[in-house]
Amino acid sequence: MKYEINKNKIIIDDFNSFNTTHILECGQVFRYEIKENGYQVYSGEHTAKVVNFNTRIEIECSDVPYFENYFDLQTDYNKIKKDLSKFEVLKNAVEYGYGIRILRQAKLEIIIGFIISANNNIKRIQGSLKKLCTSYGTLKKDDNLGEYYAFPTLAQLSKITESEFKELGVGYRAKSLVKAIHQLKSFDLQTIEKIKTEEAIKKLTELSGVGPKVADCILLFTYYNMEVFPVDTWIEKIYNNYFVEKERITNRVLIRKNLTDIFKELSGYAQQYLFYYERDSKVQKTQVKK
DNA sequence: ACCCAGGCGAATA
DNA sequence: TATTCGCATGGG
Repeated sequence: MKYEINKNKIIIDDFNSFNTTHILECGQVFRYEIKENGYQVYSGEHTAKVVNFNTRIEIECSDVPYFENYFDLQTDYNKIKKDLSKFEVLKNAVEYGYGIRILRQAKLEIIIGFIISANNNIKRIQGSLKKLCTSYGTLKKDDNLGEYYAFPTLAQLSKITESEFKELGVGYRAKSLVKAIHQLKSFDLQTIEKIKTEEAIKKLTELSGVGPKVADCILLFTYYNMEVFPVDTWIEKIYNNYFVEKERITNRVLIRKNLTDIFKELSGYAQQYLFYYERDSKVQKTQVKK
């Protein structure tokens, strides 16, 4: 995608392949806040403010290269959307979330975030993670954006007890978190990106609280692996609404196999457009009622 | 009061 | 090996 850099700002004028709401609210990222005329997003020890103007989008940040990578600005999403639209079943979803981009996020916070995500809802996950950062992360100062909290380092996470995790509202997942953090101290996160997808899933599911679905999310959202298809309650509904003609399927292993057989190396992208389409239209409906 | 939320791990058959 | 069950917590 075409974009310009001006000091501490990344400037984008292609509204068709960068929509901040689509990107941040499609379920891939938990650490962001809605601000006046934009969003502020946090990743690891970094932050950026994304502001919408009539003719352009400005990403204001101290570390420009970090957010060029984070927002996946080198990838051509028009090509991806064109390829995906060849699947009739995806047309509406791609049109609806036309400005989605898959973020290249920080490893540790994706692992922790998606362990918390199990049988949970996005609002509560976001609240728990925010509390985690303000309670245990380092206070940072950005010259232009002010003060904020970094995601805790592994060393900082290691000091958190099970009952302290429960105070963050993570419920029964506290035990898994403590164990997984201990495991991560001797876990090689680098080699994951060099091995085959099935091997990577096998390795990641050794972590406490990481099953097949969370492993898929980790591979998709921090390793940019598009061969995976995380199947949660939303995708299960979508599959039974749009992909089968007769009987419902509830076996998520089978659903995942069938979907990856269809979408192959585009699976991760397809999953995000579908998830956002289905969930956001539901969320919109329930918010209108208020 | 019930059901659901980006499921997982342990118990059971 | 395949299915079932319990689990913390808050919102609709």
